[in-house]
Amino acid sequence: MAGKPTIADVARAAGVSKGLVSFALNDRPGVAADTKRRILAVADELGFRPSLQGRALSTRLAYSVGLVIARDPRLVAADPFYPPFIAGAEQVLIAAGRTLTLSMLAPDRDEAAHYRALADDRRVDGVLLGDLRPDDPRLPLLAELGLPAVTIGPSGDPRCSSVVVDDVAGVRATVQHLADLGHRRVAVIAGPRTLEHGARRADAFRAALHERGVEPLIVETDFSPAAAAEVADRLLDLPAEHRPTALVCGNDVAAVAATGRAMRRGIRVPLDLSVCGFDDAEIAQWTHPALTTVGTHPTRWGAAAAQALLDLLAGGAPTEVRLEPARLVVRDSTGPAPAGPAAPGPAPSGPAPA
Amino acid sequence: MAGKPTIADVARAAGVSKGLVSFALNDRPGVAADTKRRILAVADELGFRPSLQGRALSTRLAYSVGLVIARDPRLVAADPFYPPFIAGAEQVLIAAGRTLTLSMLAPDRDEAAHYRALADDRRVDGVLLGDLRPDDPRLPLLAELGLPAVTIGPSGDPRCSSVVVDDVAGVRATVQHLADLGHRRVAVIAGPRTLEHGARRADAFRAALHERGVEPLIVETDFSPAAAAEVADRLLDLPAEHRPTALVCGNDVAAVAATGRAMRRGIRVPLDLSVCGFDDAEIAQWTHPALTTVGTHPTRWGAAAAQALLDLLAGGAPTEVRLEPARLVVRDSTGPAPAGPAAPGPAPSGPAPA
DNA sequence: TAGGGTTCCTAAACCGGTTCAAAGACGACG
DNA sequence: CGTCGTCTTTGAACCGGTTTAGGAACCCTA
Repeated sequence: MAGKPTIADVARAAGVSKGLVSFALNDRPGVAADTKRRILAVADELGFRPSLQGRALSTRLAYSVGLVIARDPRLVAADPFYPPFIAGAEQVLIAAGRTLTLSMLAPDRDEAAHYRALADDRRVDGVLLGDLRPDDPRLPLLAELGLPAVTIGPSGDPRCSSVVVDDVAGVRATVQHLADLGHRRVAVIAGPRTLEHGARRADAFRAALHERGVEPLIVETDFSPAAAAEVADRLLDLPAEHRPTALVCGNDVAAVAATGRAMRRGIRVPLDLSVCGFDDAEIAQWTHPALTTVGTHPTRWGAAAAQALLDLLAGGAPTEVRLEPARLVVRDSTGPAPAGPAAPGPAPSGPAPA
Repeated sequence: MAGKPTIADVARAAGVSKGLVSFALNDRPGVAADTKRRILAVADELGFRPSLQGRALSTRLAYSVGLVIARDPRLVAADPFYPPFIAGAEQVLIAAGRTLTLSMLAPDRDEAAHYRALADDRRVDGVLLGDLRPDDPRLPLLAELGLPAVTIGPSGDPRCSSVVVDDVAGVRATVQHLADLGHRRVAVIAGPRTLEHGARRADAFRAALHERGVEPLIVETDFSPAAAAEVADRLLDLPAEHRPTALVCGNDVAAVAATGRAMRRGIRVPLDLSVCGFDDAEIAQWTHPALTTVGTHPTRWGAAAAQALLDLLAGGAPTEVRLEPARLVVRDSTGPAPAGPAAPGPAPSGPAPA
């Protein structure tokens, strides 16, 4: 017995057949109690660990789950969401003896072929689906391939579980916060509508702003800081009476970029312009001014998604797991709306400029 | 033949034995040319794809490689290095029919056990090793486990390949840049010496500063923005004649944090204080002021590391792959050293303050 | 035409588990 | 005492590849 002990070694040492050892190890009925005890003792003594590969071949299981991030790597790099998400998912998966198989798929690569290969090769038993799109074509594909899936965000598909955070709550809180500060021209530099959460948040902003009687000015971008900077420039070029007094960005890095453009023109944040981010990334608390943003818990999100997938793999029915709603974190990048040049209503209190 | 065709199906259809089909598909000698052609044709027609699991069982190969990130998830979240690194590695691996198995290991988790499990379960054929430490205990462990490894950064171990970027060049360029701007008190907010690149860069800074006659003031931190902020505060509390005129930070997020603390006290960057980052993360070009930093190419780094591992797996000898040296990217966060209160030498040119 | 070497191919073992049909042991019951 | 049912266990097939020992057919040479 040079290498690691196999199930046959255990069987021989315990004086029983391979099959019985397998039954005993897998807690299946029909094994006499003290036989089972003996087998387990022998297995333990020999330091037996079943071979994943042998088991995989007969069970047709991979004991691994996939995470497919379908986005340009450069955008992923600027997005602090995934690392903690992955950390959370990992923690749960490792405890369950599973590993995480990661795929970062540039958008120009053939998605369908990739999923198909993943399924055909039985590399994963299920997948965590990020960057969900409206009517995502991956959902029917995965169903066809027989791969259980958990979506990050609401899918509307009864075949897969999803883990959702009510970020509408965060959106409404943001709008309320800005409205309370007197802002009446608020621009939203939103993510692309081709992303489910991009569209959902944009709609939520539109509704919340409208509800407060603020004219919604929503610009769709690709979530990149470059796009945010460019849009910010364009908005700040507007004549003073049309220029927004607050900018709400789709993520924190975009907010940093927008703030940067404003400061470059001498526009002070938050004195002349308020800026909000989204995600509550680590960086948000360290910029100057520290960023007002909407926070979720990517780590918990990852853990919940992994758990939901494990439940699904164990034969559970698809569910929708709701995490705690996104929370507005007020920091220093938002302040009272500046008195506009022709702004109606009372002038700001305090001494007038000399 | 309900499911996918197996090698036995191909053998039957081609009228030969399983073994011969295996030989033909794997380009092994001893198969008559036209028999081989026929077998391949039949396999193609049937849409045969060998089962990974069957193959894995007999070859004892996983056709997957591991990436183990040994760091607190929160620190990984703030570090924009890994996502593009992973993207680069993935691209190469997928082309070679391998997948990436990711492990994010919180530092409190039992590392050795994790690697051992990875090896025992044959989940991976080799690993990419990040966050290298001096005399890293993982190197002998992996050697014992028989897992080929490629280190990110120099390992000094002849058993594994490594992919290195000469960031000393970037360090020297940074010091020269600051020295040219007249800085004589430069503080380095370095990463921990428990990380190989932390120690290496700190040493390089010490040497380069010393060489230029600048007193090296090197503070070791854990790379986190929080630590950078705290150290920055402490340094800026120093009496003016000891206060550094330039801060060099271990990464870009730390630099943003340090800049934030300075600005909070009304210290203008770069007028009163110059700040440098490291990594050239996406965010560096969008902050205000845009960050002077040292850039590498994480994507290429990832691709090179993956390729080096594939070479190792194919039986090649361990090598050290050198990528292009880190490059200083000068932006707006560095400027001429302010004239000190008791600074010797000529006063700055230009009109004196009114 | 026997002997020796190639070339091409087959059959079976092997990797390490799981699963299932069937057989053996045993006690209870009529 | 024979029969039936339950509990426990065995042996073999199976998952889908790779690998190896050996056999058949062929050519070349003496």
